[in-house]
Amino acid sequence: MAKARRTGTETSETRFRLLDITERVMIEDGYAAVSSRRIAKEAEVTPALIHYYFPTLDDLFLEVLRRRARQQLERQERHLTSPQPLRALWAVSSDQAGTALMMEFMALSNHRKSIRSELAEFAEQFRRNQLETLAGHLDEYGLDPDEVPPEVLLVAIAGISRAIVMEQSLGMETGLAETIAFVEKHLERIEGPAEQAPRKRKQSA
Amino acid sequence: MAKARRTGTETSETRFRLLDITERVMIEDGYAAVSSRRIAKEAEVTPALIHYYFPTLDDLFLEVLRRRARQQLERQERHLTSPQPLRALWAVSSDQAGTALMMEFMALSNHRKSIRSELAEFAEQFRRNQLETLAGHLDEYGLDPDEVPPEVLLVAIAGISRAIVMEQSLGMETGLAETIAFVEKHLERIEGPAEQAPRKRKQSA
DNA sequence: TGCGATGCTGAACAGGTGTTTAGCGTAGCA
DNA sequence: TGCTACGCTAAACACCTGTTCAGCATCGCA
Repeated sequence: MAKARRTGTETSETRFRLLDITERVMIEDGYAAVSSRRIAKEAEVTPALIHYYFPTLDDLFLEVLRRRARQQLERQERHLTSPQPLRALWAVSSDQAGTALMMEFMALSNHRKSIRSELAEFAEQFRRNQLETLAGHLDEYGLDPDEVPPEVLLVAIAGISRAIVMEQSLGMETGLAETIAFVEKHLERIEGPAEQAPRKRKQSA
Repeated sequence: MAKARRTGTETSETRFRLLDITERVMIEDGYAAVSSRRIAKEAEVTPALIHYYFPTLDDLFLEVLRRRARQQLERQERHLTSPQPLRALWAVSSDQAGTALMMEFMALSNHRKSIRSELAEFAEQFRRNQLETLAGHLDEYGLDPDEVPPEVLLVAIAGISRAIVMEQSLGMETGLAETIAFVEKHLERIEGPAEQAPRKRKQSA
């Protein structure tokens, strides 16, 4: 009888705070900066409490990933049903913090199997969601799927936006403005002019 | 008079081995797995020797980065003067191990300032090199720089190839084959059919 | 009023970390 | 033959790591 160690409630406010803090630390200082002691200190609790809610650090990382993925999936769902789904997609994948977090999980998944499989699954789900929506708009967009398959458009948007965000965060310049202008021009060609001013991101300070 | 601590010769064979091992560990287990003890163990020497050649771990990381960047710059230089520079560029940026290492340095640069600036500088140098070559081929390629500026082509190739490599390493599938086919088709349109069979990568086993 | 569930901590175990210092052995030049 | 330069190590300092476990408060329900 392996009587399992006691574990905190899923609805606990503290648990939520710990997830928030972990996310922030990952974005600011990278996944390697996440330790029971560091998170405990920032939350002003003891390291033991971290393990009360998340038996191992892997559980903590996984929960951060799952929560974020659920949020982003919902957000994407909303955007995909907007009148300009491609623009919405472009805006979402150009999100600085989101990309930084994604990159950390990518790096983490390099040597944590549990995270790799979870990350891969979510990523596939995102992509398939996008594909479904985009397929329904092909006629309206006047896109010939033999010339530019919708899958290609999605991989390109994901890759190019990630490249821009990463290079910007490095402080690079060459080619970024031109690429953004290029994408904007083609978004305009496909979906027409932007229908609403792009919203400011929360906490961009 | 800060009489500097004694340091190993730059030409030492052991030093070279240490750099090789560090590179491999970074690719296999991520940068967080690099420690004086781990590298020492793999090289069958003592941790003190790591610090004999590289006073701090930052020095070790920086030297790995510099050596790799120099190699890649030379390699790129050779490829850029080949008859099909775009194809060569595509092949180089699709290199699995190279991309993995690059991603590790990206993540590292998140919280090591010295590495960030070095990485940014090298990346800019790569990009400018490419741009110079590409600009000379525009006429020959029949590319209208007002429609597809060469900078955009470079950012796109970098971003898309990185996306493909990363998604493949995650085990994703949706859209990858289509995107590769798409790129191949357009490379053919621009540079004509591949002039030589793509070479197998060394040590892909 | 009692009792069980929940939130949380103090203290410890068994490691791992970066880094320094003194010093040993040897190979090559004077 | 002496001496310097180089490759390398043993041992230690001070600290950070994941994780466990017994146990203290407190709060809501019976």
